[in-house]
Amino acid sequence: MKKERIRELKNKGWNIGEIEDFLGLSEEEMAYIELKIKLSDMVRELREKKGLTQVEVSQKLNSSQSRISKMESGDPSVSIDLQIKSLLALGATQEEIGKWIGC
Amino acid sequence: MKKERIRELKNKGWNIGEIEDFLGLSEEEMAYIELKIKLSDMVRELREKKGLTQVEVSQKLNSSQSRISKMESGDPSVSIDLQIKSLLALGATQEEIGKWIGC
DNA sequence: TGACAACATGTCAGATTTGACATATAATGG
DNA sequence: CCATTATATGTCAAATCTGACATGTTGTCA
Repeated sequence: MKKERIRELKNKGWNIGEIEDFLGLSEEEMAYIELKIKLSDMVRELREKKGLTQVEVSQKLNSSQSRISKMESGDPSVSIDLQIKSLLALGATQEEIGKWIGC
Repeated sequence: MKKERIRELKNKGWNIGEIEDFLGLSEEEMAYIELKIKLSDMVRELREKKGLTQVEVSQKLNSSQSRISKMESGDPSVSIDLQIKSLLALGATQEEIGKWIGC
């Protein structure tokens, strides 16, 4: 939970509420972002484990390479919905997703 | 995984792809819907456990009572994103969410 | 070096989701 | 029975997310 991390997130387009500094982030807001990043990492790991390219995954989803890229980097323009759909398309089970989220 | 359940979902506005009958639902589509329903149930249980009304939860979220209601019934117009945000606003931890999703 | 493949970043019109509101339907107590 | 409170259902303009596309960057192999 370093300032560095926050700065990094802000640079990626995150701008929680109107708040500008670290102290303004509520527990929930942080938890939400952390969860999204967890799912991002899971998508990337699962994809790479399967030896697939972003283009190949995007085709399974009727999406596009750029969206998969943004998804894997935790971009704020990508919903958790899409992350979940991607994980399921990659063959993840609910149990696996649950375990990953639970840390 | 009964036909009855599918019919029930269809009546709630679910219309997966263009497919009209049970056999047309892919594994992923079913898993996605099941996950959404799991989260719906978790929101309702947690809210009731805390003795809160839908109006009270909606205020925590800057949302509205009608949206909370739809959320708890797994309405297709409500995103998993909003469900997750609700759970976090109700004080759920990532661990709890993960455990719930994992069944 | 250059060609190629995989991934990242930026933009935007169209699609989906949102809060808000009106209104309907329970459920409870008097 | 009538209030009152909680929840459900329907609608819609505004906000957000999406796929598509262009283009930039990085890594690798010859």
